[in-house]
Amino acid sequence: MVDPVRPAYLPDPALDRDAMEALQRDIADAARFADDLPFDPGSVGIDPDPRDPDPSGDPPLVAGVDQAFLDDRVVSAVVVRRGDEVIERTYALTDLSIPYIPGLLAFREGGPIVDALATLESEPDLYVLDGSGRIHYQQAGIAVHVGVLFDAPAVGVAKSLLCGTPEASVDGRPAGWRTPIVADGSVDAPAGTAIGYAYQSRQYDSSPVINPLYVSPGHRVSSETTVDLVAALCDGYKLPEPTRLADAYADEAKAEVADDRDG
DNA sequence: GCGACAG
DNA sequence: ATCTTGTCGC
Repeated sequence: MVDPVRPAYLPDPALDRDAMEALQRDIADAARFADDLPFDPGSVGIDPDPRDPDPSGDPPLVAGVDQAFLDDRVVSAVVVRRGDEVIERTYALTDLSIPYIPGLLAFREGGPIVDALATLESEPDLYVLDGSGRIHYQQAGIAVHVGVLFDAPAVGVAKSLLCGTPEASVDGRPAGWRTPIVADGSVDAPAGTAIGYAYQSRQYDSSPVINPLYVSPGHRVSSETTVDLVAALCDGYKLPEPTRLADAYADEAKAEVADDRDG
């Protein structure tokens, strides 16, 4: 039901590195890093948005996407929620064709994600991907790639920083704290461009110190709204709920696949 | 040449 | 990502 709108951008793992990076530049050109959402950003969270105390209509459908690996195959899982209610879960089992290469993650995991989304019955209003979006050398991380491929709003949530520079030091910050990630020489964008945010979603009073999340736009959303969305989707844990649910479901599916392989 | 590098 | 025991704290 959910099919690529721009099949020319399907991540073909058979391309050579130069062709992959060329495709990423095209995808970055097609990406929109400005708000163009079919819903009120304040309506995704658990808590009602103070600016919109009486939201009309149903909350948007938010899809979390994550992978779990077994040998040379991957389980790509999707969990779709409306508000805090899970309305659909699905996954695909796909053969892996290339190894993980920093900067080219979408060519390893993109195909499996497309496979999983093809089995979806609902049509999510927002995709939350594991990994970078605009925080990427060609501004085309996996969240950008998937967002543009489906022409759907998407954000990337990474646990570590691929490239770019935090505007302020991220060490030991309190929960809720954020600072822009700005383009540096390694990023194909004017130096100083805000390509995402470091966001401290959770912190203890003492040790152990928790690292921030690195969030960035995928498609049809700005850096600022991306942090607001991720902040609203977090519920007491470091990772946003869509990611946690997709992660758990991927593990669950992986376990099922693993034991009907044995006995 | 050296260092850095999402999952 | 994945492989894993123990440990701290609410």
